[in-house]
Amino acid sequence: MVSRKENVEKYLVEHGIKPSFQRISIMDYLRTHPTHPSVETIYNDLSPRIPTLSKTTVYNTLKLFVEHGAALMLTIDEKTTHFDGDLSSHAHFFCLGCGQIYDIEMDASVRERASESDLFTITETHLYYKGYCRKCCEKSDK
Amino acid sequence: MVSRKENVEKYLVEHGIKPSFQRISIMDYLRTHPTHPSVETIYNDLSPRIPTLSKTTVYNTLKLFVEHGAALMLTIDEKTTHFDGDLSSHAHFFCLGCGQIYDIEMDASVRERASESDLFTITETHLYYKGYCRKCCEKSDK
DNA sequence: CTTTGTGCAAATTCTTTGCACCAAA
DNA sequence: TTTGGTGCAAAGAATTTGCACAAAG
Repeated sequence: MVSRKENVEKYLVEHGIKPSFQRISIMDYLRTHPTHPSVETIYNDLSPRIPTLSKTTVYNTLKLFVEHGAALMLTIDEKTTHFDGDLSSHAHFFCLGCGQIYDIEMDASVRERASESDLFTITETHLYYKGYCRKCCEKSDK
Repeated sequence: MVSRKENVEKYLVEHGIKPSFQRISIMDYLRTHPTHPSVETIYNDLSPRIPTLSKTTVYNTLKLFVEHGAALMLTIDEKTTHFDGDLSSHAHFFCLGCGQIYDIEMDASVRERASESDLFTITETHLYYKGYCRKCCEKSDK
């Protein structure tokens, strides 16, 4: 029987990240809390269990995760940066009222059904692509 | 013959915004610079022509535009907030190399062609919806 | 040892706020 | 007048940096 933390450790190593205690804790938190937490939330929730934890480490660690493709940074909310440990293809819905971020299937029909059934009232759609433009690809082989 | 500024003025009024000199200037800037400028850029570019302009006014004005649906706030770049005066349905591409934001047609085939022709190397896709969730819709009729 | 990670405090940056002055109706 | 817009300076919040100490190999 392999523990959850051991799986997280393996996951980090697979992404080229040395699995320190803090890193495992933060990734474990991300994976067990698919709520798109912010740095603040992660820090506040882990702090009691890891009293020495600093916010700097949370910042450092999340940045590392994103750089290694082990987590996603969501900029859907202009006020707060959120993080997602779920790398599977899915869209996000940001409630302008309560600030909650919900997962939505990428599949169009599911999305429409969610909208039609009044689960969400969608007022804005943002489709963002990120990557490298031709100029930048030519400069260095990214 | 109607001047460009007069058209901008009409546009603001249509969106329920009182057309002050600063507001007209900033909206005119947005419409003549489809480059998704930041507060900083707008301020720096307009400052020489409007020496009394303050950054606070740029912030206030853009916030007003977004609230009245006269402009879009882009959070594609986690470092800087960008603004778009083009309200037509289109996707955005953010170059992780140079930070440039490009417009992309929403139409899937065009997008794929752009990608295939090596105009862009897309590494991330973010589909963001914003609006109100059921709970928030029930609270107040937004 | 030597390298890497952690965490405190300070610095920096971005954005908002409070308030006084100015302009338009 | 009265209301709303502007802009300065200060405050506030989010994030980064510099550096010293701790941990791991």
